Amino acid sequence: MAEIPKVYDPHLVEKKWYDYWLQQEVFKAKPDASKVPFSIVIPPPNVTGSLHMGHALDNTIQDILIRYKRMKGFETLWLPGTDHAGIATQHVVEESLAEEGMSRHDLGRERFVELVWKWKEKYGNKILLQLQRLGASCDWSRLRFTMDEGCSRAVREVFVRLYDKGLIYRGDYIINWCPECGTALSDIEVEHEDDSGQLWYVRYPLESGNGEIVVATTRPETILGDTAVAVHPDDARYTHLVGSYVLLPVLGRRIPIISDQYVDPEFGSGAVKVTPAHDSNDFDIGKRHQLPSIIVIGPDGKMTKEAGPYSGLDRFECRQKLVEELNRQGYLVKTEDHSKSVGHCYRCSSVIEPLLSKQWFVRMKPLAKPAMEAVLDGRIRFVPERFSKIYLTWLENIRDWCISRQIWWGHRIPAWYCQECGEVTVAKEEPVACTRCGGARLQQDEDVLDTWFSSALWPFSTMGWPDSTNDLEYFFPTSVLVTGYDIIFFWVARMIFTSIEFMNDIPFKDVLIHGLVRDADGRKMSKSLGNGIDPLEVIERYGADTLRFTLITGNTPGNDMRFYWERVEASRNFANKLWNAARFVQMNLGDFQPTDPPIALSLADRWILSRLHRRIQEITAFIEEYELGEAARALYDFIWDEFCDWYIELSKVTLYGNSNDDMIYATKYVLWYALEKVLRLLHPFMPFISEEIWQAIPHDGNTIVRAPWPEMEQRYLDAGAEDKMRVVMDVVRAIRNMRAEVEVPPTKATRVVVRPVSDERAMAVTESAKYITALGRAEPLEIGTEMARPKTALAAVVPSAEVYLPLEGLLDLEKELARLHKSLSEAEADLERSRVKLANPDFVRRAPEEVVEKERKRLSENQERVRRIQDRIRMLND
RNA sequence: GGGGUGUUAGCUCAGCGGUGGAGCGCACGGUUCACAUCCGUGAGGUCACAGGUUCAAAUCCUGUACACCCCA
Repeated sequence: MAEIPKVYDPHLVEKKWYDYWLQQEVFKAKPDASKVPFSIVIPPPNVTGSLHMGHALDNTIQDILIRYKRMKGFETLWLPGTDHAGIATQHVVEESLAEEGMSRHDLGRERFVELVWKWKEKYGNKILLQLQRLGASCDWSRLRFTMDEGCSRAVREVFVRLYDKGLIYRGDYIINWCPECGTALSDIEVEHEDDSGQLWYVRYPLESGNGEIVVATTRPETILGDTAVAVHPDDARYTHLVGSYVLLPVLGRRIPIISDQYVDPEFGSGAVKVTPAHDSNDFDIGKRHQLPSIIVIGPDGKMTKEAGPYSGLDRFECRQKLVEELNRQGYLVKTEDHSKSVGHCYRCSSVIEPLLSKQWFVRMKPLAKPAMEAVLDGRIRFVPERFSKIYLTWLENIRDWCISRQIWWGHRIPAWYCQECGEVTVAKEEPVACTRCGGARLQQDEDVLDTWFSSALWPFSTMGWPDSTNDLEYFFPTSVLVTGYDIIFFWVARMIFTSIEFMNDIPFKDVLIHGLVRDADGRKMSKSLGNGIDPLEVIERYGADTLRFTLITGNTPGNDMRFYWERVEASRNFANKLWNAARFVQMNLGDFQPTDPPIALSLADRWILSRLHRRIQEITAFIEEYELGEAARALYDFIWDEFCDWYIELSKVTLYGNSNDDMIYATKYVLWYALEKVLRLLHPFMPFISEEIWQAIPHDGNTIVRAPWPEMEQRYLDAGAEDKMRVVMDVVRAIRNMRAEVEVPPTKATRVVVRPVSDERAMAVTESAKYITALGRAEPLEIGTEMARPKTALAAVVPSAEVYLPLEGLLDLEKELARLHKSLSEAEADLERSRVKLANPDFVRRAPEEVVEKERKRLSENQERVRRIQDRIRMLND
């Protein structure tokens, strides 16, 4: 037999098995009417990105679910792909251009887009290869990209249909403008942050010359674009002024004082300036009062011609200059510190400029309603449930979605403007002539669509929609969507409404939400902080299985988790533990083949089989509930505590003792049986090591990937064996405890006396004597209900027996009495608790029968325990 | 301002109605052929606080404090 290394080395096995799986095409999905489909579409990572911890977590969860269901016999599809990530990708390519001193404008649109495509071809599969390193069992033959032909066709189809239905429109609105990125952003692409700023009180003189009105503003530079001053209709301080005019400081423009419900009389001076072109609330006020809009800040963040003397200045510079000027001319009343929520670009963190501009929007209200109903009536379920509330609240307050972006990389808006008559033609294919005047001079809209517009179609565009395909027929709707809570609004909600609108069905049944992976200090991992941990580094150093296990354990759905190298080591140790357990099994199996079931099973055999089958049930239930962390913990406990620490040790008694062939066969069989089952249970979590070991022991089939998921079998459950083993374990632990107490070396055999509490227990202990002897190094081991209690001995009282460890030297009487008193008071406390409970008639009357019964049993056990400890103390005191 | 989450052993977190758990850390003892990436033993918690519901509350409800997150 080849030498098996003592330390598991993932490097030697991971690539080997991944290649094997690809070659065997075990991840490939084939619609099969005789099977139940189970499908997941991957949240497409940015095509130019690389795998970060969030991806690692997200995809590990998906892979566990997919591998589990595959073993369960479902026809599984995990559909992979990437996202073109408009702004992000364009940024990356622009940066590389900048290194050569060029901008995209030097290349022109066409050549720039070509360049991005080349970039995508060159670097775009990096993240896919990284997913493979993680072990992701995606069906790579179905790989998609949001800008590929099919997805692009779906995008145009959706755009045109929504437009024809009046659900997409083009209009002048205040949008979020990032001067740095030079594009509009949707509301959710803006991150609000409390910035400390100031509140300036500025005097606006009345046109009449009789007085003034003071307005408070946080953005004095927008004074230049003011077209009114507004007060609350019920504000007695100002009612007499409504309808009169003021002169704008510095510029001297004449603007009206109006009244509007929106104004908060409590804030500032109770009078606000109205700048319809640069504030969304002001825009609404402007609409209500037919005010003109004056754009004073341009798309480049600089002041426009309208800003008069400030034209050309940067917006922040202008603020400073204007405040100085206001102060100089005596318009500035006072300044207060004031912190205010300021929007920042989610990409580049620049301060967002609310800007009036012409953009494309999706009308959300009619789409949101059915999307909410799908969650309200339970067709779509969020896990954990609390996220459905977040989702619903957002949709309730939804505003129209700005979908146009002033960048070049993305799906170009399928709208053409007639150069003759100005008519807009929206069409799937480029029109040859204007639909109204027949003119041939058509110009396509320069803008592209928000990246999330195409991601919103992902669950069906990737399966071939708008064609009706076998995949759509079979795999749609998908079974579950796995994603972080940070993109519920960006992505999840949008997939739901597009799917309902175009597929007339939900896109997925369950939405499994996970949290963020943070650094050891609980901070978000980010490029700018430089605190990110590269999952590939973890895979290099410890293996993919270890990374996966680390990300899954100690984590509960929807909650954030911190990443610790110590936890990685713990997972690595676990893999190594399993590896060595497998080594033990293999070394002892020799050329064993599990041809026939064993004739007679030992107590240890029956015990581990019973435990295993209980664990199968437990683990399966946890996975079904998406409690993957709990499932992993149950596996860990079973493998480490029950299988390794107890069963393997017990098996040595049979294997290395003088046992007959049937007993040895049975033990080998059970070692193999339990290990083989456990590998299958572990496979979704740790696919590589489970395959590596599985292939090395007797097994059915050519890969564990397609091995059936273990089923709990009632006939293996054996409460009697578990009960008897509990006695063995109690006695062994008592012996070990006492040995440690007096520092008897673990190697040294020592005499032990066991006095079971009943003849029945005595039989059980006698049956198991060889186990107790071996695990407790108890030699000689004397067992009997009427055994003389040795005087110079340590004593322990466990529920079913008294255990004595006679000492050769003198007993430290004081120490021993102290020890006994301690265990006595513990036992007495337990006894008291039971007594109080049972003395309560309400408890006996109202608690379930089995709970009361359990308490009675506990009471009598503890009574016995207390009595025996007291006896022992009396004996030592004599 | 609205919504949410968290507060459990020194640290990080599970548990979420029936006698408080894990990993790491700590202390003590260990070269018996699966594993020192290990084995054995142990110390260490009025489960944030105050009320309530219940026979029974870390666990359910209400409030308070502190921390964090999302939205406006």
